[in-house]
Amino acid sequence: MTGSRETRRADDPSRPVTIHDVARHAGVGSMTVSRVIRGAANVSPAMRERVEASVRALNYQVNVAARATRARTAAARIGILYSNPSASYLSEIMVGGLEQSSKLASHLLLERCEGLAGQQAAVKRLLAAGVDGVILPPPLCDSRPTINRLRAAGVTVLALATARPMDDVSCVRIDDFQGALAMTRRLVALGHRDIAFIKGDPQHTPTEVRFEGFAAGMAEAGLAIRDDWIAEGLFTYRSGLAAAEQLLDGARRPTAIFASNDDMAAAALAVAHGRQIAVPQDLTVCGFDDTAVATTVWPELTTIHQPIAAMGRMAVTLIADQIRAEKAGGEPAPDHHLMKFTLIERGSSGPPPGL
Amino acid sequence: MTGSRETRRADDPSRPVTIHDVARHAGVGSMTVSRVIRGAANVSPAMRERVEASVRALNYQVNVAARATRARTAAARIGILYSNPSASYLSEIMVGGLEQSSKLASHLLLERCEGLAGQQAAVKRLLAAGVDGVILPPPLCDSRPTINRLRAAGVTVLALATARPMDDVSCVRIDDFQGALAMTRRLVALGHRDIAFIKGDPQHTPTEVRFEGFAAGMAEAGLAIRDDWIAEGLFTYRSGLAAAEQLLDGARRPTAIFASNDDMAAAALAVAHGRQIAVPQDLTVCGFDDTAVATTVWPELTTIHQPIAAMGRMAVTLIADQIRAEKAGGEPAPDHHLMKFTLIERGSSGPPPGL
DNA sequence: ACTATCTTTGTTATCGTCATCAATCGCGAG
DNA sequence: CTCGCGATTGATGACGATAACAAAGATAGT
Repeated sequence: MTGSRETRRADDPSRPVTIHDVARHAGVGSMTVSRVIRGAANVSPAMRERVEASVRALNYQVNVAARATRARTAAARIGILYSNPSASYLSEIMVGGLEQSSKLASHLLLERCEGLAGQQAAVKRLLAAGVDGVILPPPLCDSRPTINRLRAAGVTVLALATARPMDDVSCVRIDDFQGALAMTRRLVALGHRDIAFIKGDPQHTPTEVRFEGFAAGMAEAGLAIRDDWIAEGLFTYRSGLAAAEQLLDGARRPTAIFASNDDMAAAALAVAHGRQIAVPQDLTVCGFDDTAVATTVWPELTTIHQPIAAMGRMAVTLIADQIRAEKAGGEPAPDHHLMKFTLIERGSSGPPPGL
Repeated sequence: MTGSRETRRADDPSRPVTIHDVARHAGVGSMTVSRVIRGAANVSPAMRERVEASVRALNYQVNVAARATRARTAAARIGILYSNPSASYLSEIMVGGLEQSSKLASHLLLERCEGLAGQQAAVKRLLAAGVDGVILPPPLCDSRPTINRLRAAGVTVLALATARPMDDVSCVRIDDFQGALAMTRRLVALGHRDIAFIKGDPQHTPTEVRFEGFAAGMAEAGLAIRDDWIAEGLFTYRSGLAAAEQLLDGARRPTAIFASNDDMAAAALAVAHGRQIAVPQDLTVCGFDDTAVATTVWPELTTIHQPIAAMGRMAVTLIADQIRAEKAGGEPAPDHHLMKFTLIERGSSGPPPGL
């Protein structure tokens, strides 16, 4: 009876289940169904349950496109402008961002640019595509010219994972200082006293901040920072090789190397391997970011995990909110959202030799 | 003049330009505009030009959501079910897939699963989300149980980058055999005679096929394959370490190592580094796939480039076509699409020593 | 008991686009 | 000169969901 009617829709794939089908099945008006699926107030518990039962019975799925058509709330076009194809980073951002954007019925556009000249062209392409907002992952999150160009065109901007948030630009990030501090404390707690640090690209904001966190941790433990145990890097694997060679070939060898990202930590691992230095027995190596390379290399890296997927989700949520507010005529204040990092201990760290 | 009008709409963000605005601006009916923007036939050149001018003048953007609402053509929900978070692979797929899906107004859903039990749960989640089709990147592209489960639920399936296409399942891939053959030929052309090979995970289909390509290249050049120069790997960095150690510590050392993916090639690089073997002077190392790690390590890897972004784009296009055909009541034949690979020479390869 | 107020539910109109069908135009054949 | 036919173009309604409004029912206050 009703059973056969329930499945009728499902048998005819050319016609998806609509809100009206659910309404008919539940014997209510379609508006009530709409209210239930949106979780709107003013629906009696009994009614809500009845409708939800019909939703389940018919396996109803909201038609996000139709919803976006009527409720102009979020037909937003959100661009992600990236330059450094640090792939793992990007894919994680997208995993989170995509999930959220499909919920909000907004569109994600990807645009890649190379070099400074490329940025201008990429911005033009995004504008031509009619974006309402743009998310800038590192390192573009710190590029004032690009931010200004986008804002001049009336586009909402959000900086993702910047270390130095700007007052007038929304951002989603972790606290790089606290992250580096936590890692340093952990190394100290393991018994390390001779800790070297590999800095990142001086052009990028996390470089300085992470070093400050490291320095604070050392100071806190009453440990001196030796100049020859601070190596300059560029966040690349190659620069990590050079930095690690410098640190491991010096007069005195540290018992731990804290690289300010995973790529350079992986390079340090490779150099140690080349010097027949066992990790973690003779040397502890740790990184920052917890990108794919952290679990690719052997031993796997102890590192600071950034919840990148969650940050991508949050970024889309925030920027969609701002876009909506702006479309409604407002001038929303920049929103700064701080996410929690996690220190993850894997195989590359341990107590110093002889302890 | 018109300049100020062009920017007018940017000033009033609450009301996007619609097809009707364009129609009014051009002094035609909205249906004509619709035809022009879709590139439909039966529009006179003069009219087309006039409308296009108005589109440009108003910076009109199609409302994909509204389009999807009316023309049910492509409100398709397409899932990407991945297990191995080989991040660079995934992000490239998404870059391509996302671009295409926003053009087609279809939705991309990501679902990750771990292990065999996870596959079942992930399939359930995708079905609950009401997907019309699922794209399976490696290694899931070869999982018969998962494919069957999805198809049993009436979902269209497409295997991405499988090495052994199934007759009854659509796929987008490169020719792994020809890729390995091309690389082997190149090594031979460089003068190498003593070539070692690192196999991949025996569970994955590319493993066998790439080895066959290598074997064919060696046979073609009249070179023997020494058993102790064939190492077993698992496509992971760690397995590559073990394999490379075995190859480089043997009685006789090869002048080239062809690893069947980039992660293992990177590991071979690290081992060579540890043995003070200079790459590419004393040893050539090359990989397969051209994932992010290929350009992360130093020297950068010579490898076979898979056009993954293009493959993602193509995958979405094909599966959307099939879904549409199925919704129209048809029973479309599986479509097998072969993409072109490229051999990319970077710093890790060169002529053998003494040549 | 009766009205005022609030809560819950239904009705109507609307979003931007496209399918369908009707109307118009141009041009050559009879 | 008129008819007919194909090629263009326009008018109307539908898609699925929701906002705004209206109606009905519940509750309370006098």
